[in-house]
Formats: sequence, structure tokens, C-alpha cells
Amino acid sequence: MDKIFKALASEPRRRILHHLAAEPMTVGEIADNFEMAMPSISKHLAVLKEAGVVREQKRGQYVLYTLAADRLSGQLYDFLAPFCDQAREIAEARPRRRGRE
Amino acid sequence: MDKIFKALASEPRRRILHHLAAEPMTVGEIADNFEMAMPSISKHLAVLKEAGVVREQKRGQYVLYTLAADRLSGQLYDFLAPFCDQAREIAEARPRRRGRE
DNA sequence: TAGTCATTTTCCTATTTAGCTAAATAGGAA
DNA sequence: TTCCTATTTAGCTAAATAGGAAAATGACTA
Repeated sequence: MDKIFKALASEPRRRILHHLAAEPMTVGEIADNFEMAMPSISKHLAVLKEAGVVREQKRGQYVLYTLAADRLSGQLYDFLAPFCDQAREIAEARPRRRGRE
Repeated sequence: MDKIFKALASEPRRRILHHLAAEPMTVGEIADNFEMAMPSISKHLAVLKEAGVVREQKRGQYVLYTLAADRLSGQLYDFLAPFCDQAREIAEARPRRRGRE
């Protein structure tokens, strides 16, 4: 739970998620939308991946990043569950995935 | 949107929210549940208040802090809306409050 | 008034984080 | 192999953050 909030506590990282919501993209394509240098984007992606909210696929020399919207919303519903009835219902209705963190 | 994620990106602050979910508490009562010194708790509460997820009421020399669960969940649903249909429905159904940022 | 209690503010230090450039890694093409 | 492109890693500096101790504020009590 710590990782996801640390990951989301960054405007550039939240912007990256919005870009990935449109379609999966390579690091370079993402970087084209930012002023930031590519290594910085790469590190932001590593943080998002560590938090489980994006997935990466090696495509030859490219790395394609995909939004894991289910993990993003799932973790936030889990967090909200103790504070909000609707979130608790949603969280409980969600299939619990095994293994992945 | 930045303030709330910065606020939640701290385990002590998330623990404080859980305590306040049970009942409103003074700074001292909250601090009794932590190893941390009271000034540190006070500063964490200021961050949470700035993010709009707790409210404070002066009670003589005491300050009573209350969880603003509606603001907490409301902001997270707003964030999730672009990523999750259920969140979008909930966010749109919520009465938009004016003025309070 | 002085004294006490609850809380916040100030000031300080240690740690973490963000961003950069340069170098390293790895895949594809010639 | 060599070259080129995409991405990550390393190393650095500047800025932000967390926490503590001590001082300041504000409210109640004797």
C-alpha cells in the first residue's frame, strides 16, 4: 500500500498513467510527451511498475508499457474500503488475485 | 490532486486516518498511539488538513480532529474516474461541492 | 496575576527523492 | 563483427521531507 501512494505522489507519474490509459506506449513515445529526459521517465516507469500499476513487455529493443488499470483501481478500493461503503462493496466483489504481491 | 497523494504517501499519516475513522480525537490522543513525538503528529495532521481529508475543531485548549471521509473518497474517485467505469459513475453521482477546493 | 497544559511553530539535522549527464546494456541491421 | 537505436544504470547535485528538541502560543485554573 505504501508503494502505490508513493508512486502516485508525483505529478509526472500521474501524467504517465493518463497517457498509458489511451494506449500502451514505449518509453520513447512516453518521453516525447514530456520535457523530461528519457532516463528520468524510465525511472518513473520503474516506480510505477514496482507499485504494480503498469506492466512492461519486452518487444525486441523496445519496451512496451501498459496500464494495469485493474491493479490501480483495485489497490485504491482496498485502501478506501475501511472508509467508504461503496468502496468496500467493490473491493469485496473483486476477484482476489493470488501471487502477485 | 497532488496534495492528497502527497498526504497519503506516508504510513504514519495513513495510520492516523484509520484512528480517526473510529472517532474524532485530539492531537494528544492520536499521539498516544504512536512512538512519534507530538510535534511530529501535529505536522502530519497539518498535511492531512491541507489535503482536505481531516477537519479540525478548536475545543478550548484542545484541538479535535475529524476524518473527512467524504473528501477522502471523493478525491480518490475523481482520480480513478478516467481509469475505471465504476469510479466514474460514483464520481458523477456525487454532489459536487462548491468553494472548498 | 502566575502557573500549567495542549498544541503549534521554529530551527536544526539526517534521509530521501527528482532530475541531469554520461556510461553501460541489449537488440536489430548491415 | 560494427554500427545504430532504445532503454537502463551510475553518479552526481539540488530540493524536499521526516523527525526531534526547544521555544512560542493560547486557554484554562488557582
